[in-house]
Amino acid sequence: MHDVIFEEKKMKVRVRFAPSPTGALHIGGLRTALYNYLFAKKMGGAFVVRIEDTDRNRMVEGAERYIMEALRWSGLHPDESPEHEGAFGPYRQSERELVYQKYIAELINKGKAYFAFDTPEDLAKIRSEYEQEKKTFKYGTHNRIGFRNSLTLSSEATEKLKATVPYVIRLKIEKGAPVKVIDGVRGLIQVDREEIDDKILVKADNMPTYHFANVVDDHLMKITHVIRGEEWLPSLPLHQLIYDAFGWDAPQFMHLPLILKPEGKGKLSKRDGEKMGFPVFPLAWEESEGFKERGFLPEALMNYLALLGWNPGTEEEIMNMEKLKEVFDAERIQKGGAKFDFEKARWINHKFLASEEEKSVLKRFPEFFECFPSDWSEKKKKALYGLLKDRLFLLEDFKIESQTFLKDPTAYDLKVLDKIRKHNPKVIVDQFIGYVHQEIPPADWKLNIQGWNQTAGFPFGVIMQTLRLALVGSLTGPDLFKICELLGKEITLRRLEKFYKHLNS
RNA sequence: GGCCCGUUCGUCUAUCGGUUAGGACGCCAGGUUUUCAUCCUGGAAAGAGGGGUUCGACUCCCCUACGGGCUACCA
Repeated sequence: MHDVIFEEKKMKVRVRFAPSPTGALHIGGLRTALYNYLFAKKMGGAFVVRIEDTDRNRMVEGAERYIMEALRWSGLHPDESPEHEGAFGPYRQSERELVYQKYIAELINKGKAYFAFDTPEDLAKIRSEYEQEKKTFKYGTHNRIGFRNSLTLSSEATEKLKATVPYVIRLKIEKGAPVKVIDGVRGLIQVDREEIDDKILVKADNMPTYHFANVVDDHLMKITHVIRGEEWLPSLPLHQLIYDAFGWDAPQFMHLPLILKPEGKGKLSKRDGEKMGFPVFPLAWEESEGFKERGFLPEALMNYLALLGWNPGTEEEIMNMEKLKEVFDAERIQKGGAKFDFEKARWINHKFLASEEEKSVLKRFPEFFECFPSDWSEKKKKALYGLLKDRLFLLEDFKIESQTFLKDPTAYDLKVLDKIRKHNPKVIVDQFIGYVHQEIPPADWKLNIQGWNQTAGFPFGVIMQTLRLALVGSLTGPDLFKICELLGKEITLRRLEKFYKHLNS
């Protein structure tokens, strides 16, 4: 039905990601950026980043830098952005004031927009009156003649007011047939014109609103496809009307479903992450750790995010960025919102960790390997990581998993100790100490021990449990002989002897 | 309240009128592993409800329910 949307265009595909620097980018925004990026790359087009900072009150120091840094970390490299501009700059809306002034003048001259002098207080009052009657106030065709604006005032009066009081500029919406727009994800959407009000295009501070700046910039920057969050769907008809007012062709639109809370209802929020112990930001922001700090590989996060609201149509799930670029297909974007599932995100990260070369991980994410003793060789570091990597879901797990090797056990699992005590573990430990004195037991030492044990008669499990307890304090961890090998002769003996003493006490 | 959008296992999803409704995470069981984890095998687990249309509906239409978004001189 809406296949038309995806027809090959002669124009080069250009998409944009247009965040507001009002805080950290969260994963919903990051996913929007990812889909834009993938779509652009799949179509051989350009990925543009534009900063939408028209609301000075909400600007947050450092937010723009954060957003750009987060995109960089994620591997979503813009072709054009405030950092390296293309032919359509500036890429920050606050620097485009003159542009908006020019285009709003055009709309006024065409009679498509008008000045309005109502104060925010006046409007708020009317709104609350409407609300009491359970109605929604709309400033539009049916009532705008009741207000002070350039449609009701003489041109002299208008000019006079303009010189003395703050004013806004509104879009003049005419009566007519319902507005029809096509969303690439959902299909045809129709709205009566009476439902849309004469939205403010330029605010009293002379800055454009989102709606106006957005349309002007998308047009000027030759954006062909607008991929954005579903929260914009209700204003799509308004945007269409603005394009119409200019006589411009609108780009094609795709509205992405929202990312929802893992439990309960509603949009995913920062609080959910705090409550349930998972990040919602790519990088740390204020008090919150990001996916990066928790030990996600960026490509794993991108893989998970890609799958949250889209699928390749095959059963393949683990895909790196190259693969995603290759198989991304906007037609397979989901309509309904998707709950965020941290467990699955972890599992995908685990898969990436398992498939990446040891030395590459060590090199890429040194911040997770600071716990290595300074005298360890690269080879030894690699060996330990290699031994542990199957156990890791997040890189941050390494710190805990590696403790076994870096610190002698300070306590022994009492349950296990009780169980093996009746088997006289001292003999086992003593015997093993003898072996270690000669050399670190080889991996096939298991055979030797069985030979030796023919006379001693210990259950094999007991032997292994005893040694494991002696060396790491509990029954967890990788292969015992590999542990010995990594620990080295000296530390292995030290731990065995400590345990021996413990048994005597 | 009004407008718009949505609804398949607990979760992410496949299915584009005819399937034993498939896969993945998680969960459970078994196997491998001296142990835990990894890994392998198997299992339980779903079409919100009601009307149509049709020889036949998860799939198309309508209604209801539920959920979400928007309703600012915020984006």
